[in-house]
Amino acid sequence: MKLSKDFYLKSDVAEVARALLGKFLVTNINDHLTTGIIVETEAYSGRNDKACHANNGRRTKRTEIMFLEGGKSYVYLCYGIHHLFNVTTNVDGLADAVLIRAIEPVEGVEIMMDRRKKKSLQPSLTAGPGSMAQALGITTKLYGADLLGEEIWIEDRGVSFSIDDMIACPRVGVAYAEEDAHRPWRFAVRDNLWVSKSK
DNA sequence: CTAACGATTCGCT
DNA sequence: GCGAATCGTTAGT
Repeated sequence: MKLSKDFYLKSDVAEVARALLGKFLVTNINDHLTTGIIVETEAYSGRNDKACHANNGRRTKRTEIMFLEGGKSYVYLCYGIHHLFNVTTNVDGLADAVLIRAIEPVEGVEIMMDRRKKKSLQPSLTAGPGSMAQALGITTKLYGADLLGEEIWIEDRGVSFSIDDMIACPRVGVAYAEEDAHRPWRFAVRDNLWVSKSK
């Protein structure tokens, strides 16, 4: 069920981002198991993509993990408040990653609601990368975590969407990326309640 | 050492 | 719809 290493080593990060729709993201943190179906992703390429932190060999302490072999967790703090979770992809030396932006809650819903301080089940529980990470208990402690390990991983449970049930559009919040901002590298499940509202 | 800036969210108007 | 919150990373002095 757990996705194998091969899944993460593919060279086309946009294809991996699309393929992640319908997969199950699982965290098991301090014995709290939470799971959701991935319904929204964004691809970031380490070459010729100004939106990517690791663009064109920009190798720093923060981006280091992206340059290693795919299948690791890249978590970083955004706006000093939100922890954003990415899956690293591609082979050693090529720094690609997929931002997971939203999930549909499946297991551990009560735990997620506790973490998010929500009293009722609503899309704001897990729609949007910061909200989703908080619901799953993802913090920068998981920076570099192996996605074949025991704290965080991704499973195929047989759910898949047809190409017509998926949309591709420009990524959110990357206007600074100039000509790369228009790339249709945000993928989402069409008409899914748990996808974040962009703008 | 200093300063600017986010791959966002929430609350208030 | 608008702006504050909040801090690690980054690049430049």
